[in-house]
Amino acid sequence: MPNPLADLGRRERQIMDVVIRRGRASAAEVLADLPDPPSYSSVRSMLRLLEEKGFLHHEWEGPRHVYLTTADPKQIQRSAARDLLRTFFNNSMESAVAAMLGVAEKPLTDQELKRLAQLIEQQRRKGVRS
Amino acid sequence: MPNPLADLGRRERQIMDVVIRRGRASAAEVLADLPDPPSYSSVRSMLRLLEEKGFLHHEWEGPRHVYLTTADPKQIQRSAARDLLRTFFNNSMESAVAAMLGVAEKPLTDQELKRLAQLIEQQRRKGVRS
DNA sequence: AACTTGGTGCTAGTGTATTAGCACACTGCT
DNA sequence: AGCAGTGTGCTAATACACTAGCACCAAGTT
Repeated sequence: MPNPLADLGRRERQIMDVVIRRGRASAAEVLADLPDPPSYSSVRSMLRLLEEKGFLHHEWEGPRHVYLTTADPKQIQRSAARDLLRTFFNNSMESAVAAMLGVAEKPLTDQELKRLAQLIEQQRRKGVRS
Repeated sequence: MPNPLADLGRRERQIMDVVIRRGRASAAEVLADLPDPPSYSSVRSMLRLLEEKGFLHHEWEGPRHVYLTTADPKQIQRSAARDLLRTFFNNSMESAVAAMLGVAEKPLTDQELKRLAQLIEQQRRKGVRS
């Protein structure tokens, strides 16, 4: 099951990224986050288009629309992770993790490092499965 | 510095992905890896377009062109990692790594787990910086 | 020599992603 | 009442990503 997000144009993808990042977003919020922003009107058209294509759906929030992804966020994350691993890191977990650690904005807290170590350990146990 | 790859259309991106994945690729190789493949001719046109835009350049390999990314692969990886982290995981290293571990094709080898643990440890030392 | 194979350079058509306009509804304010 | 602000629904125009054709060249084969 290839990532359906791969089938999108430039703006379409940018908009999906914003909605994914924010979880839920109105047209105005999407516009605010777009690089090289077009008109408000254009953004709304794209949102409607994406909804028509089945990538988004909307709810009423007070007087306005807010858009959400139709796909489950967890699934989207999984697909994105798989794609990254495959396309940019030749499925090498090590180099992918190394790269991510390399671009972390702030040095990680002890908390986070502990959690990461736990994740690794947890994986080890799963692997052993004696 | 936002990821310049974000400025690409659907096919453009698909093609860049193939070239990135393979490191170097001829038109025929790109075509072979494209989903919903267009004509050979189309692929060559896109490759030329991407070259004109400055994303790719080509060398002669025997009788044919092979295309490479102009940007440094390491840089591309860093950008991709940063984007993934930011767009899909709200900059949470933990959930990103967890997701990646979750989509690993095969359970990791002891070797790999060891390396990952080392990466974490290494990061810890860097952070302490007493 | 003629023909096939597999490449390049260049040019043109098409679709659709992307843009933006306009009419109308609702709310709050002076 | 009238007006400004902010939203929607719908429609139309444009740009450019995307597609594909054709002429030509070089190497290998029969």
